[in-house]
Amino acid sequence: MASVAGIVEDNKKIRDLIQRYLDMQDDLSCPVAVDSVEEMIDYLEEHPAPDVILMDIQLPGMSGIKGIGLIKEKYPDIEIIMLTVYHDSHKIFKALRAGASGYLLKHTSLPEIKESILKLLDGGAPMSPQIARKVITHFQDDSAKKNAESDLTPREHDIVNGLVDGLSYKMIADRYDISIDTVRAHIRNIYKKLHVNSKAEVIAKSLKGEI
Amino acid sequence: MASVAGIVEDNKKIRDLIQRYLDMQDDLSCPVAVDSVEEMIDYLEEHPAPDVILMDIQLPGMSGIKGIGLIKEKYPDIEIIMLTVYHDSHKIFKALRAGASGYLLKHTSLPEIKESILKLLDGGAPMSPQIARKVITHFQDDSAKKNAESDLTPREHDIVNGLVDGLSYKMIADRYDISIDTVRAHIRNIYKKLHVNSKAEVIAKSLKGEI
DNA sequence: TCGACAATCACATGATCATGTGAGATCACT
DNA sequence: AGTGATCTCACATGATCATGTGATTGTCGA
Repeated sequence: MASVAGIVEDNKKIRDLIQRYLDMQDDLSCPVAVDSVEEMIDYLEEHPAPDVILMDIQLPGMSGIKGIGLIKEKYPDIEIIMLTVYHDSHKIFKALRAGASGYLLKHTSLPEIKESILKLLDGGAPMSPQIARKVITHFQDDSAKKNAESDLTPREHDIVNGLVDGLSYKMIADRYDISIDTVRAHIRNIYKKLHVNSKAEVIAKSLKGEI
Repeated sequence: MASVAGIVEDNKKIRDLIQRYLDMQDDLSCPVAVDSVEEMIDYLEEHPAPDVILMDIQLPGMSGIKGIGLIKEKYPDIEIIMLTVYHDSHKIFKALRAGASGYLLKHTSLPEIKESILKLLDGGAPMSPQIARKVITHFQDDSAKKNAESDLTPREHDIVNGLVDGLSYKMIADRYDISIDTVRAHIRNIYKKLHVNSKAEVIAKSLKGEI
């Protein structure tokens, strides 16, 4: 069954180009291409919802980012791909947080746009490589702050993993085929190294990436 | 000028296949393909550094994630692409935080791997669509977690927060000025709702964003 | 007004944990 | 040969937790 796409883009040339291209595909149709979020919302109230909407950020009237929120709120099943010239981190993250499932730069070729739509509907998340790079860098900055190294031995790491999995001493002992007293001994040492004194704190530290 | 790639992968078949494919490209060479991080580090000490290294996570000896850290520390200019079967969020984010610049699943085709290397060296960041999806979802969860539905009542959330802070029942009772038996009662209900039966599991769920 | 649910508290018991003390085995490095 | 780190195991005790079985109060909506 052909999937249905919609477009919100204020540049008529680009809008028409994409719409015509998508609409001529066997596995896609594109019955709606408008130049503002407001028009798209009007359209959605009177027509069946498309599977995916390509959306610009810079638009007359409501911004595309605000539009994501509105549309996702009323029609959570519609997937939204941002298609824009902006590649600054601020706008990218705002769009993703608002609910966009993909983020393509405007120089993306028509066949790539088509591929992106299909990938998205197949459970993927299309991103231009430059965008992906920024997203990843963001991750790395996030955690490079707290680089608390902890010197746990391999065996101690095993034990920590057991704790994180919610296992009791006995279950950990069984998993690694050692005595429960050995588990106790390891945990004692782990507590000393991490300066904690409960399973809970170890699990918390581990899941916060501090181990 | 042809770019230089290296491979760390313990499955000889896969390793050889990728190496031969990359090495036969005009714009790439792949002079080194080893089956452990340790060997790659030895290699790096005696040869010019490659531009990019493809790395598995599950390896004999040191894990690929630890390997990322070591290699990026000594050779920060080497780009690293994870190439693995793991698609659970935990491993993905750990790898990205450790310094990986791309993350591909192992079913990626040889031409796609090549494309990914070239894109990476061109400033992009290759990710399998499924991976990109998880990364994006992570963003969305981050900001909209207040609304994340969990049948827990406000008071029960308080108790969970206490647990996450590593408090004992008594300390939680003091913090909220209620009886320890009330804390017990709440925790009983929380366990029922979350289908768990230990503090550890509640903390894990909470920190994983599942509450 | 009646039921559903949230929040509070109590008593009880067996399981699990935290901690102390001690010790043998292996391996690496000096 | 000796030192140190790691991993292993044992015994013991008081603290904390998990779970069962109650009960009272207040709020909210049917």
